[in-house]
Amino acid sequence: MKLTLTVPPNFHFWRTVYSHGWCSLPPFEVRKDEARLHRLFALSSGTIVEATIEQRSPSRVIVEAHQEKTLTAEQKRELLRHVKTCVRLDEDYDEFYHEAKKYKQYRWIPKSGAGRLLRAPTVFEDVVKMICTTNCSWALTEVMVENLCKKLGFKIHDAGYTFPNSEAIAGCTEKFLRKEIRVGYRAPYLLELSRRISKGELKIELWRTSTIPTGELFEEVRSVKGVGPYAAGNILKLLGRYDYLGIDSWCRKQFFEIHKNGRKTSDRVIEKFYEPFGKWRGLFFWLDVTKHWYEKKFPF
DNA sequence: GCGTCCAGGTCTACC
DNA sequence: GGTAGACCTGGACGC
Repeated sequence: MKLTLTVPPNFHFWRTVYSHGWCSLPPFEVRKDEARLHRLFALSSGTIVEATIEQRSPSRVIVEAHQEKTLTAEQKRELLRHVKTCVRLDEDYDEFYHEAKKYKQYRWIPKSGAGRLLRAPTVFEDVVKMICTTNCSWALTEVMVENLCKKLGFKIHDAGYTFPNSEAIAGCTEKFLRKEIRVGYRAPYLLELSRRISKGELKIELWRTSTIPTGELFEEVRSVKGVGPYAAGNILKLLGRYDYLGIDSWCRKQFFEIHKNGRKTSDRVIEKFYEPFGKWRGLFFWLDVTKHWYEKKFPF
């Protein structure tokens, strides 16, 4: 069953998919030979849909649901809502592109359709994954996320696994998370987060539509144990707020190479550098340090 | 093959 | 408010 999404002229599917490492973490899977993005989506009715996504023309994205049963009209709408959320078609980037055009060094951004950062259908998945990126190599992040999906998600024949919901993680022991999922000392953080959500104490899915000032939202995100300045800054970017840089060691190194001839500086210097870009500074920072990715269709 | 060291963010205790 | 040490894992390195 094929569904169509109409996309604006400034949208570029592969620039969005390869905007950061999320596309290589399950349930996302890039099928390079088919030029499609694949993942399972869990709908509110309990139905799990295997879908592939591709851009067929500048104005159309095709979402193909591989289902034996026909989806109801509401299920189709929900699937499309999830896809739009993931590829950021529910956000307006005109203001950002207008801003980028003002700077000679950033005119490549609107031209290439960069700027939309791929995200998960749920805030929960984004936050758990972000905690799994802290204080470890990317290879270890991949191990943790793969274990979460394979050992706690739902399996659909050969299509793969879903990302576990908060109840699935909340029901684990700390020992299981440490030893089987291999999240190490992050285990109590993931447990606390999942249990607070399951009990209804923490409503993180509302963060995407929250209208509170970004500073307050940042503090709320920081209140999750295991989420420090780096993780909170990057979670905010996935919530559509770009006021924080979310600096990590890799970005720091890239910045030094691009702007300081490899010479090290403090984070304060990096923050000062991006201050003139106001509420978009986090996005300009990220696009600056990943600019070289946009030279290839599949940069990694 | 084994042991040691280091990198990678965040938390807690302490000053 | 700033800082040191602990947390845990994988990889690099020396023996």
